[in-house]
Amino acid sequence: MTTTTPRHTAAPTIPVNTIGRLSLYRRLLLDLAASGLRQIYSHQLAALAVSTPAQVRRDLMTIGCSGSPRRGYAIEELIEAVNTVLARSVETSVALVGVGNLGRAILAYYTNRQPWVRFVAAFDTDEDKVNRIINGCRVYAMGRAEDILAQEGIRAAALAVPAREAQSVADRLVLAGIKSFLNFAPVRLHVPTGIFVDDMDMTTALDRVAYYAHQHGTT
Amino acid sequence: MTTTTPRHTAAPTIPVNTIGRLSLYRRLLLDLAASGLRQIYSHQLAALAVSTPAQVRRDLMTIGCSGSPRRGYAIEELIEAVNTVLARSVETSVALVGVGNLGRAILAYYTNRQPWVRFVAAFDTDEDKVNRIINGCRVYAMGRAEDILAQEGIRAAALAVPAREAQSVADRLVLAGIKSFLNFAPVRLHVPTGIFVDDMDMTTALDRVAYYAHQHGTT
DNA sequence: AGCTATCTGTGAATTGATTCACAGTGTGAA
DNA sequence: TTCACACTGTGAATCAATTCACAGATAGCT
Repeated sequence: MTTTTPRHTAAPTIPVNTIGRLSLYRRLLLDLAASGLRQIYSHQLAALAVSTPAQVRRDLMTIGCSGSPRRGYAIEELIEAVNTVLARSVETSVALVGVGNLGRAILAYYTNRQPWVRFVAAFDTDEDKVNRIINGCRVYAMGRAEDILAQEGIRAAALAVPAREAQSVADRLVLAGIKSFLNFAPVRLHVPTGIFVDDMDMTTALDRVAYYAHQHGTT
Repeated sequence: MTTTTPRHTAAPTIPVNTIGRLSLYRRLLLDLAASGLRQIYSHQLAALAVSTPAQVRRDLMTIGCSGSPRRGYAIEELIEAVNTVLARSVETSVALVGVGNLGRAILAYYTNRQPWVRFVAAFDTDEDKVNRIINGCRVYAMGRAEDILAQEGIRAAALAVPAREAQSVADRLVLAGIKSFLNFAPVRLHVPTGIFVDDMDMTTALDRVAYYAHQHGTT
């Protein structure tokens, strides 16, 4: 869990869980399309997504897709629809804050994965890291955050700073116009209504996994 | 969210979300105890956890804690109670599978964080990585997985292999006795009932964050 | 010793997400 | 051209999680 687990916001229309599943569907559909398939049934997509046919149909309904009986859904059409909703067909710029081990791993991970989302700037207080370019992303001094975020029109940020700094950094980023956080710090953030936070709390996740490792599988 | 979002299992008693919050409470409580505080009210803990007093009280009730009116809860007692539930006061051994960039970052991240959970073995198919020791964790050839998991009594694993290998690796680990997965691969795993999977799907998480970055804060 | 304000513990209500179940429909077969 | 089947689309039911709301308790004050 990432799931953690995310916090919702004044979610305009589509709930977080649905958005998450749409992201997964898109990945699966791109694979299927690449392997030449054109049509798919809800039960097939459900099997791939480890979900249920009803869930898949409802999700697709939510984004205004429709299939046809006996034929299922047109894969290209679905991808198109998900693209419209998810990345709004625009490339999203994201900033990384905190260029420690974890921050660098995050940059490395996302490089060449989702072309529609790009890390265009990183920030750190450590002067030694400033001006370096990591996976094509330039590191700036934290002092320049407001400038650069505004200049680049960045509205999303990944937070990879130490836990005790997370809240104050988040406050500052909110003032600088960030609307959406990917929070890797193992604390919950206080943010104003309308700001989205997705917690990737690896600490909590490991505790959960450890807990269930001890449960002797009932059922 | 990471949550992703986790999948439940034949959860014996306590739901995943509750376990996640207990982990968070424990961290907060340890901090508070370190700063000399002895008692706390549900509304204070709720503020720290960005939750509600009712939620906190219900969670604490779930693990059999009780406070007293006007005094609140005894912090030491709460920590004790959470420890009993969460790590069962035993150290949990965890394996890492996949020693790429992400795998190494995971090891680095968890080193010296949760003493009650320890990465005792890592596995990779790349012969060059075998026998190295990374953050105190030895890397073994994938071929030795069954042996070592059994020998060390490991029941939990973090999966950091490429997406297309994840399912087959998971199948194999289930046969080798793994009961609980921390899955970093951006796919959902098919596992038998009674096996727990916590998805840390960074791909999905970034898509979610990008989505909400575009939503003009309603409310 | 009694009183009061403020907290806990929890049954019940609510909210939100998922699943059911089935009417409607387009497709491919004959 | 017609038929029957296997699908979709969706209102309603269910299920799980969270929140409300209040009765009961107790610490501290007088």
